[in-house]
Amino acid sequence: MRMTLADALMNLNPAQREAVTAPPGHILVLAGAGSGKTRVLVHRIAYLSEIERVDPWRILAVTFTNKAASEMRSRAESLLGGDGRSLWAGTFHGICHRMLRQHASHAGLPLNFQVLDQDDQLRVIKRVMKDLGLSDEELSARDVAFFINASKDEGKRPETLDVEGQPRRRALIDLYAAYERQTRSSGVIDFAEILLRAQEMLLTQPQILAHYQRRFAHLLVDEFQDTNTVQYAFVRVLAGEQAQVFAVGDDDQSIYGWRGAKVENVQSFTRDFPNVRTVRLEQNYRSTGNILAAANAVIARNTDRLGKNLWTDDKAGAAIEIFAGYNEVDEARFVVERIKSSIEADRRPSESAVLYRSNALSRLIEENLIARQIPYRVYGGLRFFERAEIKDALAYLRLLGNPNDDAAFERVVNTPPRGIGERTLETLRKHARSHGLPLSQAASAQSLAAELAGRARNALAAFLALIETLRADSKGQDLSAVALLAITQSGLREFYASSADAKSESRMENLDQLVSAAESYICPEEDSSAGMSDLDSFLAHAALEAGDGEAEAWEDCVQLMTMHSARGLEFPCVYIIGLEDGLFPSARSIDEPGRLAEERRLMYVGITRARQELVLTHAESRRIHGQEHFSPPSRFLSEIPTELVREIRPRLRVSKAFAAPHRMTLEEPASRFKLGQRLAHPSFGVGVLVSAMGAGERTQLLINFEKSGPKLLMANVAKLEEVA
DNA sequence: CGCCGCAGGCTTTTT
DNA sequence: GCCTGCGGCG
Repeated sequence: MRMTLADALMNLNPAQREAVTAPPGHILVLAGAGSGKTRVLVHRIAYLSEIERVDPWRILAVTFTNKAASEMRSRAESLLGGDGRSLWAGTFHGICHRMLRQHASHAGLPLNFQVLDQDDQLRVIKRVMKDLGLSDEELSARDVAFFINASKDEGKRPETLDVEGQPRRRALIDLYAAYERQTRSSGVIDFAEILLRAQEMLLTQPQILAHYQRRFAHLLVDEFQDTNTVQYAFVRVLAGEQAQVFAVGDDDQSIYGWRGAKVENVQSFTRDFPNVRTVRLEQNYRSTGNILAAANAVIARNTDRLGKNLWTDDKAGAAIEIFAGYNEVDEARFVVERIKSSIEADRRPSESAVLYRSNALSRLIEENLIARQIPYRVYGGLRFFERAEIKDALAYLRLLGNPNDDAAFERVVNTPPRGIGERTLETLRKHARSHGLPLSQAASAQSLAAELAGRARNALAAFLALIETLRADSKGQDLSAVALLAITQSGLREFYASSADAKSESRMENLDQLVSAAESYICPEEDSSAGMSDLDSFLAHAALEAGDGEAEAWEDCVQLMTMHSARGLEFPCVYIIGLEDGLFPSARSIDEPGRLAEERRLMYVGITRARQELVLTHAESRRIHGQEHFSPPSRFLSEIPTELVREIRPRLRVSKAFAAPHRMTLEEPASRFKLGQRLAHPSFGVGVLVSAMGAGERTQLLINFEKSGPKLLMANVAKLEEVA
């Protein structure tokens, strides 16, 4: 039975209802964690459609991830029925990409332009740096990529950037310009370019802007705190004077500042748009009282918040557990043991999530889960369309659609190996550059032949012939047949089939999966109407939606992920590991108040993922990159009021937090010293006694020296003195 | 040209 | 500790 909208509205709380049924005008919804944000967005769409009688076709709903977009779409469809289908819901990139396809020539793009992903972009940048002789140690390709992307996110072109008298900056701007020339001539655009180009198109093509402004009466933007400068400008220009903007976000969950997101946009919104009505969603439906109180206490340390106080009707619930491990092994063992007993006590594996600051921390947890045969899933890592073999196959397909795509050409010209080496390629590149030609055109030029040795010439000709044959054979074939041709005729499949490498089997499987993916791919109506072939559409899909991570989502398994990727999710039991200063907050953020505040918001995100149980762990010593580190517990731990906390293994009170020991024979402290005590050594200086091993004469002391780091010393040999 | 071995590097991530 | 990328050698 389909619920009527009236019923649905009755089920909302007053704040939610206020947002959903707000009269015409701009709305800012400040939605706290677990306050029913998506629900409000979806109901707003239904309300506009059914009560305000707005045709769903005139509503644009924008999100950041494909997952969020498809969830919004399907929930809207279930509320609206068939009408929901005409709603335009997508990511910023998806929407801008669609506009560019629709008006490619007005955007200065070839009809068959392709999208470069991060990996492709980095390759192009390396190429450009080499060409300019700028592949210095001073400037890494990653730095350059960061600079270019950050500039584009800010809406800046090379000519609008100021050198500011800095040589390094001069070099970066020059590289940006050279990179632009290269991508333009190849007919490819990177992710940041999709947004910037669309934005520029709206600004320079009044008739196109007018077209979209006439169409869209309502813009709904999710995760508004994540918008960067260009995205904000895009919303502004598209809204114009006529459309109403419904912006939903949470400044306390802004965790993407490092990639250009501007929390300030949330404040700017109330300034730049007239008469914005602000609604706060402060009732949390997710977490117990204790968990929420902890989250509130932590985030309260941040200044410059828009201010919100989350509350809940729920009971206080269990205390928050804090576990102090001796080292990371100890920590992992504890976490997995606790998960195991919760499973034995009837929790399903999928009800537990282990969250961490950086991916490297998942390994030990994984090992322990495997050892105890508990199923798990790690989010993140390489996604389907990002795998090397898949990208190789896609590069062949890209060359079919656009022979000028140099990035694709470079990728597969010698993959699998066919005797076209660096020397040959260098000659080819030089030729291409001096004649202003794309690589594939230069490769077929008569004038090049003279410069190449016979063998190289033949190999190159064979490659060109291969692409030509492929193109001819795929005429009139359907997508999956073309994909199959590409991986067989190119020799890619054979290459992996005959490879002894352990990974080659899974590579073959992936290639086969690519064919199945092509088989089941349905070209969206709007793509074909924009004049895209099935192949172009498929390639765009591969670039814009790189596919899911490893395991199947439906499997009942423990969830492992970073706190960044956990935002928006919730779990009955949450474990946050690696809570040490230097790890979380990260050492790179600790000294900068702005960045520290973002780390704290990340902690807030982590805490608020938990519904019933929250377990926080840290280790006194941890191997990071093969090096032993002794870090104090995260400052965020001490920001949680002690009355909410139960320490699982109470730590000794010691002068310096990071000296806290345990697990050794505490009754009989090592010789004359006490753990946690400050000691002086003639050559190493002052340090803290962290741990002791062995007994009697062979007692060894682990002392963490302030200047020279941890050292293991014999207790009865080392000349140690107590320090007051 | 291609393979192998070693050195260096390394938050977070979507599109 | 693990992966990538580069350089040297066969």
